[in-house]
Order: sequence, then structure tokens, then C-alpha cells
Amino acid sequence: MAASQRSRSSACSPGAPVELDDDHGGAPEQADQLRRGPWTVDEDLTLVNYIADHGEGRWNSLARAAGLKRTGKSCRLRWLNYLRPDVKRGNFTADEQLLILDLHTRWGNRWSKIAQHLPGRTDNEIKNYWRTRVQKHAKQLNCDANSKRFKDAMRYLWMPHHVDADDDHRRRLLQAQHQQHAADVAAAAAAAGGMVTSSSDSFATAESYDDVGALYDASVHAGEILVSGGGDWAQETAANQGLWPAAPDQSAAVQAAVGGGCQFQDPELSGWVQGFSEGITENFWALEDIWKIQ
DNA sequence: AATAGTCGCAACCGCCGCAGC
DNA sequence: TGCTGCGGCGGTTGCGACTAT
Repeated sequence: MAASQRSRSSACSPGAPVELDDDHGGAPEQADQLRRGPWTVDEDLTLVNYIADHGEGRWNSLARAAGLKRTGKSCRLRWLNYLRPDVKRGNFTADEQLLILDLHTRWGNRWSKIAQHLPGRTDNEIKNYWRTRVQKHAKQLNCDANSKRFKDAMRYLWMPHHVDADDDHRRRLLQAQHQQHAADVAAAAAAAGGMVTSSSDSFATAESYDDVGALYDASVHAGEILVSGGGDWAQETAANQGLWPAAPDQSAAVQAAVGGGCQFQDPELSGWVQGFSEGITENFWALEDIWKIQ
């Protein structure tokens, strides 16, 4: 679990008591014993086991009752961002990236609101993704990540792969994600001595390819997965399906789309995107990921 | 092989709004 | 009405891992 992650060994090393400076950190009598910094495996297990037995919520009293020398706030954050069984880890899929782009256009930095539409993703993860990757590429392009121009370009680059993906491909993607997820849940359960169950993750119980597909379809219907969840780009994509070339490689896809009648709202975008695709996309992990899968 | 620079992300910080008293 | 405790949010930090030289 935590052992597989890079830990943050700061001046507040694990086990080092610190003074309480949290704004609502919990029991004052424990202020001189509170720990900060990276969580240990033992702490993770304690928290997971306690929540499995008693449920989550009331974080300060939970921290005390569980015997954790952490603030309630820290426990909540650790659980929500890392320990929850339904937390999905790994790279964002093309669908997720497009969705983030679309939702960010609507809501800006409302990360928690955006995260509500990406099952298994946390606001912290989406925020980190946006700040480290999206903004990096916007910087490379010398434009604002919030600008319409940048977002149009990103949608353009991702959309051909997005719409070319047929249902089987989507299901394979989803299956892979949830197999990993199920493995993570199983690992968590094993680490917790079998006390953790994947109660909220129906995908983890899927036994066959068709099960995953059915769950996927149901989730899309239920709005849990917003593959084409009402964003303008998605509607445009659906309307234009068939116009995109089935590209054998990344550069060919971009070239074909640029020269293939793609209509940009910004008349200058076509040439700009072409330059982008020639110079920068090799660093764009999302595209690599997409093509790797194909 | 050593060093410097960059990246990714877990964890922390500070603020806000709400509920209960 | 003001105080206190709490959950939640967005922004920021800092360090290990990775990459370039």
C-alpha cells in the first residue's frame, strides 16, 4: 500500500511529535504528540481497520478513538485521497482527460465538483494533474491553460482517438482499469487482514468481459461515467463521427485531421495545432498512452 | 559516476460555511 | 448574536524520483 508510494520525508519525519498548528486539529491535550508528514503502513492499517469497523465521519473523534496521533483533518485527507477502496490510481484515460478539460471550462478550479464526475478520482489528483501536466503543456505552447484556444487544441488532439475508439476498445480500457482497481482493493483487504471489503465497487466484482461492459453501460446511463456527458465537445464529436480518419500513427492522425476538413472555431488554430503536433506531442503522455493501447 | 535541474504528487495550510449551543 | 467545532475546499509546499548534462 503506502510502501509502494514515494513518501514525503520532511523535517517532520514520521514519529516526530510536533506542535499543533492546525486550525481545528483536534484534542488540545494531544497537541504535543501530534504527528505530521508521511503516513506509515501501521497508521494506514489502523485507519482502514477503524473505518471498516465504525465507518467514516467525525474525523477528530475518529482519530482519537483509533489511537492515531494525527489531526482529524489529516485522517480525512488520507482516507479520501489514498486509502478509500474505490480510489482509482494510474494515468488518466483519454475520456477522463477530455472530461476534465470540459468541466474545467465550465467550472474553473472547482476541483471537488469536477471530481464528482470522475468516479474514483480525487479532487487532489485532478488538481495535481491539471497543475503539473496541463499547465506545463500550456506553458510550452506559450498560452494560458484556461484559454479557449488551448482547450480547443487539446480537444482536437484527443478527440480523433476518442471517437475512433469503438465499444470494445472502451470496454478493454475499462476492464484494465477495474482489474487494477480490484487488485488494489484486494491488496488493501489483505493488508488489513481481510477487514476491508469493496462494498462500493461493483466493478471489482465483475467476473467477465461482458460483466464489465454491462456495468460500464449502466454507469454511463446512470451518469457515473460521462463519456459523452453533455459537453459541447462531446456532442460535436458524436455529430462528426466518421469524419475522423482511422490513423495508423499519431503524427498521421494529426496531419490527416488538420488537412481533413476539421473546422476550428479559431481560424488560426489549424496551423497552430499542426505546429504543436509536430513539436510537442511526443511529450504528451496522454497521446502516447492512447496509441500504446491501440 | 556525479551533479544539477525538473517533475510528480502526498501532505499541509489557511480560509470558508454550516451546525449546534 | 457570538462562539466553537467541524467538514470541506483550493492553493501551496517540499522531497524523492527521474532525467539531462
